[in-house]
Amino acid sequence: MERYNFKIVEEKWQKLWEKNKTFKTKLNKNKKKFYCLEMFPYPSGKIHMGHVRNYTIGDVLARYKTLQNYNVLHPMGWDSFGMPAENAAKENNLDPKDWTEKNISVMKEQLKKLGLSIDWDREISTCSPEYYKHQQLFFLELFKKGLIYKKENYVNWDPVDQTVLANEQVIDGKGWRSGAIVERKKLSQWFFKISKFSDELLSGLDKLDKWPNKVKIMQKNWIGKSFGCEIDFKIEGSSSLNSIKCFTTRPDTLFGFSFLAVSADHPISKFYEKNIGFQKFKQECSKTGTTEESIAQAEKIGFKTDLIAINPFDQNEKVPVYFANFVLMDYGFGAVFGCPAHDQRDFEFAKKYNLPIKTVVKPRDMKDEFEVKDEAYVGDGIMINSSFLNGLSTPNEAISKAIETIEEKKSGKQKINFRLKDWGISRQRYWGCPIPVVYDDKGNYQTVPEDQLPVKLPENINLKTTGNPLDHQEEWRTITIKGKKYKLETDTLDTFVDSSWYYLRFCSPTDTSYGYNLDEIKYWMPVDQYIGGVEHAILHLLYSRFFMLALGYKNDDFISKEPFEGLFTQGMVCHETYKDKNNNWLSPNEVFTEDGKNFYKINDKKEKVVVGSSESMSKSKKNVIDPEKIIETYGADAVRLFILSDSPPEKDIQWSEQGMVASYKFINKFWTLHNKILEKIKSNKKGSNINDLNVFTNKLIQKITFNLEKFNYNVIVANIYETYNFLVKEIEKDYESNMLKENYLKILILIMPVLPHVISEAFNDLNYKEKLEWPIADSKYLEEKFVNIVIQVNGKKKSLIKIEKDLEDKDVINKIKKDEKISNIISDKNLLKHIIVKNRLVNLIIK
RNA sequence: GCCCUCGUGGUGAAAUUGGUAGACACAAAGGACUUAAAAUCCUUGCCCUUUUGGGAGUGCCAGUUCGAGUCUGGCCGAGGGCACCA
Repeated sequence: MERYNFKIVEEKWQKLWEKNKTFKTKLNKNKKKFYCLEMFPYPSGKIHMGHVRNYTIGDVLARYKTLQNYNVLHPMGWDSFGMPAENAAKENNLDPKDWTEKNISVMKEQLKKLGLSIDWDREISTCSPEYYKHQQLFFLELFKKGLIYKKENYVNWDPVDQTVLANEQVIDGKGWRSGAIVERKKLSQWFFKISKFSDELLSGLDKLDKWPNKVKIMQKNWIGKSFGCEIDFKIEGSSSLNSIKCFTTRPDTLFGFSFLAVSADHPISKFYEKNIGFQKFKQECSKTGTTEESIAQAEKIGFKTDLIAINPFDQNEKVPVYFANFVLMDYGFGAVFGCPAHDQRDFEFAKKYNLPIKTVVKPRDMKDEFEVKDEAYVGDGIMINSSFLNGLSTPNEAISKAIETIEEKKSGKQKINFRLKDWGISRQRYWGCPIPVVYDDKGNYQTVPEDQLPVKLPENINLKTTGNPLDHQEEWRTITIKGKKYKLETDTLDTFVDSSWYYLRFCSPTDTSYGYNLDEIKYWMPVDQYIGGVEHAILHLLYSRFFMLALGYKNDDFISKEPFEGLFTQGMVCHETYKDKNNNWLSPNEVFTEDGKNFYKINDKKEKVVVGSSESMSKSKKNVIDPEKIIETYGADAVRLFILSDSPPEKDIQWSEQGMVASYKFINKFWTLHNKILEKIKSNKKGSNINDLNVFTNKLIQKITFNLEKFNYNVIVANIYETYNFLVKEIEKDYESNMLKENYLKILILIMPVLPHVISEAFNDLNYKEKLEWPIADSKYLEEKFVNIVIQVNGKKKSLIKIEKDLEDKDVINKIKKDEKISNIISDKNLLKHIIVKNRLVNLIIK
């Protein structure tokens, strides 16, 4: 073939791979396994560049591991429950199921056009009853284990999506999907007891040495472990209340105690419900928005009760009890003891209400008297004004002593507190997994019996109702268990539940008996390499880790493993943003370039484009490039090459049409070169045996293997270009055909993971039918007879010479002195000493 | 406010352990081929010098070292996470 036609070649190989089931995998205990998983997509309609990047990175790895003779599991599925389907269906009078299935079939075709090495026989879709049936079984299992409970509490209510959000789904006080300002609402909700595993989730992070540090730190902060103690403060002034419990990390500062503050939602608020002052205060509290800024700037306000709290260290010290707007009900016990001198927040509150500010910690290096004045002192130091704690150093010594004393006095005990709260899983939506729970006519609940699962979603229902559409499905809601009628729960599960265990399902996707097959997961799990966006650092990754712990809880058969041994978080795909003169966004295909300047056309007139910063592709800014069109124009291999080039995979990448064109041209140039090489190989020439190619090939094996292991995929692209640049010159030399062929075959295998279609075709041309195996560098070609020695004078590079390898030091020095440049420099100087780095460098110190 | 990451040409970036800074590519300028264009190929890239050559140089300032993009301390700047968490 003379010219390379990617359309014909790519389609040919994609069909062959499909027909031969090239990427089908089976459990094989004689082979080492490699589970390569990319985060599965939501079937929104079309794939976007982010998917292209994500799945190309994963595919390069999967193909590389396959060539290394691993048994590679590389599956794909669909995270297909969720809001967009429901909204789209509502708008267009469709069934969410039809909308979703149509999108899946479109996106599947698009993914196939990328030439991904996926075992499509393992395809799963979370919205199919065959999938969520098992999820309902898990619900029953976790319910039996006591890991699921129902409680009424304040929830994050998204007024646009009309549903509850988990804490993790509230970003900046706004819903993660709708962007609406989240409201507080009291509702009865189902919860997963994720907080039961706080400690395991935290300590498990230490073992994940193939995870980015960044993600581990984010999870660590999210779990938020604090060491401290709980203190029971005796209360005076109430007939029905003896004490209020607080959590503190600074019991050492108890002698600086000047008020006790509780949350407006604290149980004692029931005594004040009818108090007009309190009502006013509560109203004032609710005015504070939930956004970042409003919270940070919110004034500390309080409502003074008639209660008095007693300092456990000093019975005579009595302080007022306040309700305060800065105390959170769902952390600790919803109550704090205020020490204004050593906590900025307490300091501000004390200033406002004229409460005493008593200094009890003095900075270590301060010799004079010390008193807190303009701001709280929160650093280390020595205890003062604190009776038996005086002179102790804080935090360590003083805190230990304080806790010891509190325990002696039976006023409290040491305690560890976590920030992590239980995972609210109820959603008031139709398009999700039904919660397998029923209620009797008295409102008592029980789980649906196993043999009556799955609870299937009703189809073709009216979605244009207020609130949850399932609330209006009276017929569907009515279910008979053992002859008795019950009403089904209408909340559905948070879609993050669906994705918390899909990696297990891929191991035995068609097993009808259970969600996972023990034999299969024992072989395949954990996922060796998981690849996806960093935006899931907390939500999805923490939930998945929890799910493994929950399934393993009270179940010795289950594998107790972290789900994802390796994690890689890739960066986003960005593009310049364009605006017209009226400040409206322009899409890249409305923009054209003349003399390096950007224009757009309006009514056949040229207008200048306002070019903005490069930002991650999003529909709202119109800076999106449709992968399908790009693949059609340039071919999958060219797109793969470009999306991997330029930037390291973990960083954002700038999409550039010129870069894309360059990759396309490269494929064609490569093919021209390939034909030249092919001719030389076919000529069967007995040329001379030049070693350069052997050396190059074996060095390349080293480089590409190293870069693959380190995810330096952008460097691999550079290695591929280098290879081309080398071969294009080298091919003019007089090589023996066999030697050329031998090296060329190895080089092709090295490039295969990035450019699978062209390389498959190249192997076809060479009539090479044997199994492809990743080459191993031959050390005899890596050892060179000559080496380049850098010559430095006083640490600065002055010259470079080529000499025999492993020369004696004194011979090296003699050779160097003969170098013209060097002899000029050192002739009239004193050579004080020299540093020799064997086979690399000599540094001459002169004066 | 706390925590984390990152600052290298016009641009995206390379540089296994401290040892040739700028690989590879994009863009630009000049040139070759061509009647011309496209395509392709070559050269250049900061400062001084006609050339030879020399010098500065990895955000800034110090330090360690024969030698620092890489290590240490301080500062400046950008990005990300958390956010009244007691």
